[in-house]
Amino acid sequence: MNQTRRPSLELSRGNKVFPQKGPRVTSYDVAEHAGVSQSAVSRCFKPGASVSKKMRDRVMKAVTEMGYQPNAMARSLITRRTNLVGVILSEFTSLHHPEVLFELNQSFSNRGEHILLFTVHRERDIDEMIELVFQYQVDGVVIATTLSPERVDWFEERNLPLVFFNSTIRNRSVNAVFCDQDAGERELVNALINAGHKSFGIISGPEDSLVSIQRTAGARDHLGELGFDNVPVFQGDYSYESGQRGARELANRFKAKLDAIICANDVMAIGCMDTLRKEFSLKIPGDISVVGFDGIAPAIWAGCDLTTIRQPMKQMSEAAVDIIMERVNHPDKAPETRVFTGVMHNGSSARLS
Amino acid sequence: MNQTRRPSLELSRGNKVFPQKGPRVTSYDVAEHAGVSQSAVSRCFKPGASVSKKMRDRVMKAVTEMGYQPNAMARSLITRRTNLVGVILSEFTSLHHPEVLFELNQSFSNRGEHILLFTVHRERDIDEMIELVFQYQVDGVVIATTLSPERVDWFEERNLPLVFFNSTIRNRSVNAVFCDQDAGERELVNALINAGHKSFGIISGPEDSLVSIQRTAGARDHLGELGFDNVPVFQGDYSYESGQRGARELANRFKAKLDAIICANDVMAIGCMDTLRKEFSLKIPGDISVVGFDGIAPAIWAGCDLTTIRQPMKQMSEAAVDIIMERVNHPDKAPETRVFTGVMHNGSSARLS
DNA sequence: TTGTACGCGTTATCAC
DNA sequence: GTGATAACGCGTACAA
Repeated sequence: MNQTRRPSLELSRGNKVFPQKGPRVTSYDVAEHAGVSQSAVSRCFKPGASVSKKMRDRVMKAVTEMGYQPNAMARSLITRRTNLVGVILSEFTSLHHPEVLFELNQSFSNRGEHILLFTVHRERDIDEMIELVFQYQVDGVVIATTLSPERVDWFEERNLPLVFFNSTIRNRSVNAVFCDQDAGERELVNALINAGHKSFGIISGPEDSLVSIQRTAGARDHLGELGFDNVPVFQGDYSYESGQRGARELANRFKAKLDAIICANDVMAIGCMDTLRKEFSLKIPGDISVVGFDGIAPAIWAGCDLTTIRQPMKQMSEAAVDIIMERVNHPDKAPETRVFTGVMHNGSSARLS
Repeated sequence: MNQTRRPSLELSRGNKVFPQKGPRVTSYDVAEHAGVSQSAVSRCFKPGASVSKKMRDRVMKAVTEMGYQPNAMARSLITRRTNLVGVILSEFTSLHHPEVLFELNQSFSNRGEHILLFTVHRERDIDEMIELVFQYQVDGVVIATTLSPERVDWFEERNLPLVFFNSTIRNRSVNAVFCDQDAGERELVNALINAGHKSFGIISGPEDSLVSIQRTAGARDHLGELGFDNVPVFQGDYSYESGQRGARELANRFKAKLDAIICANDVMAIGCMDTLRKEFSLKIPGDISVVGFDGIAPAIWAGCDLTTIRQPMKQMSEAAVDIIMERVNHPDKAPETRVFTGVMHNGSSARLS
């Protein structure tokens, strides 16, 4: 045996100062201990490599004895695969849609990928964050916020798979997975109108949320098509408190003349309901109906039992992961969009025929 | 100039097949483009390195022109710092305490660390997951589940900073951050008894949750000290549905004789309240009081307004991050435990004097 | 201040 | 099937 590099564990390390955590167990150490070459050790960790049973047993014995674990950094330096994916979420998604991250994690985990998590508070932080993600050589990125078209170019130049989650870029061919917000609102509006509701109010989400824009436009447009024009819109920000403010504003302005309030998400719908009940002593759905959108856990609970559209987050996550992994293995695949239809939860917050 | 290795960008790459995503821009490329040495480029990215303004300008110009980003993998291979921390959560924490991850992310982000996320569903998956985390050479690990003492040894042997979040290991000196569950339950019990409640029921969490054990024991013990023995306990699993089952079980067994139900978390408390109201037509807090523990967002909303103990998650997260980073910089620091006291939210789900 | 040379720990490519 | 050797992209003594 004639090892190159690293003549001996002690010698090569004895006179070197390591910044942290003492010496590591490397494949060289294992090789020495097992009396084989370093490449033999490496091969034992490569699935489908040609290595004899005798060799494998011998190596694996040394591996467990020394507690060796391959160094993912060194590996990915040469394989150009990190098995890391970046996930970028807004503060709101992170806090109010934990199931997104949970499901993404599950799906990625099943494919052997791990999540590097980033949460953006201020929209302008996103750029430096993306450069950070890139430094880690992630295999791909799932983003649940908006992104400048320039950044999308940037991803394309680097051939780095990118998929938008419940978001997209207008007039541009990108990978995207989302719930059909328009169809969902259409279904809600139809149900309300069929049940005889005649006057409506809308509580929208923040201006910079594409989802909110689509939901609000969907509700308003379809109401318009059916002859209900000039529907008042209160601009909220997705928060519980803004749902409360919206309820006060609409209830005060239109007194008892409002039949239904359509909210751009569940959290605001719950805030709206609570306030209509507490502060205006209105019966729901007797006096007024409230509908939301999302299908978050608390909205489905018996105490709320909100009428809403449940987004199929699990399927959506699986789809996002699928699109990413497809591009990781075939970098030149064309962009793809997968749209999912939400399922209406027929709660008790709306009087539906 | 006399560059070693990598004689020329095109030559060294032209006849090589790269598995993915085309050639990368490396510090060598930047060096060549700027007409300086590779180490000069490297130095420009090291804070506080001695480099002339002329050099820095020249390098940075080339950097932006070529869109160079340092490779974090290669860097950490040599610095032995990845700026990556592993965060291990249970499914329940992930889904019902999104603020934990959010706050951890914020705090780590401020310290220049990034989160590698792992969620454990089955308790037995945790071992292989930890080995995976280790392969990525994380600087430290925050874990919000239990862990075998052997694994804790394993962390110690490797001198890898580990901190338990709202969890710990019995009879062992480890880094831990948690909310004082016992004190919280004590406060709730005192408040209930002072308000004249005389008969109690408890809905506990899953058996393998240390937090649940502590909360349940805290409530029961303190009730016992005050002369209330043999308090019935229904074993739940933290879920909304188990809160409902607990409500049915306790209400059926003790009819109207129960004054208060103490739940090991908010989600079950909400399930319990909803069911007592809907299925047993009980007024809360008129007929019966319900208290929880956690202070999750939906519990505080007006519709629920649960009386509960709010855990100071932000401070707890900050503390966990602090403990980790302290150990990253000073590996031999002794284990430390930081305990936080929850704040009672005086909601309307309990009649308190 | 700048450049040279080496090593971090692994996989890939060859001979054997 | 196995071992030597060259990358991967970077940080850093050391010499200049």
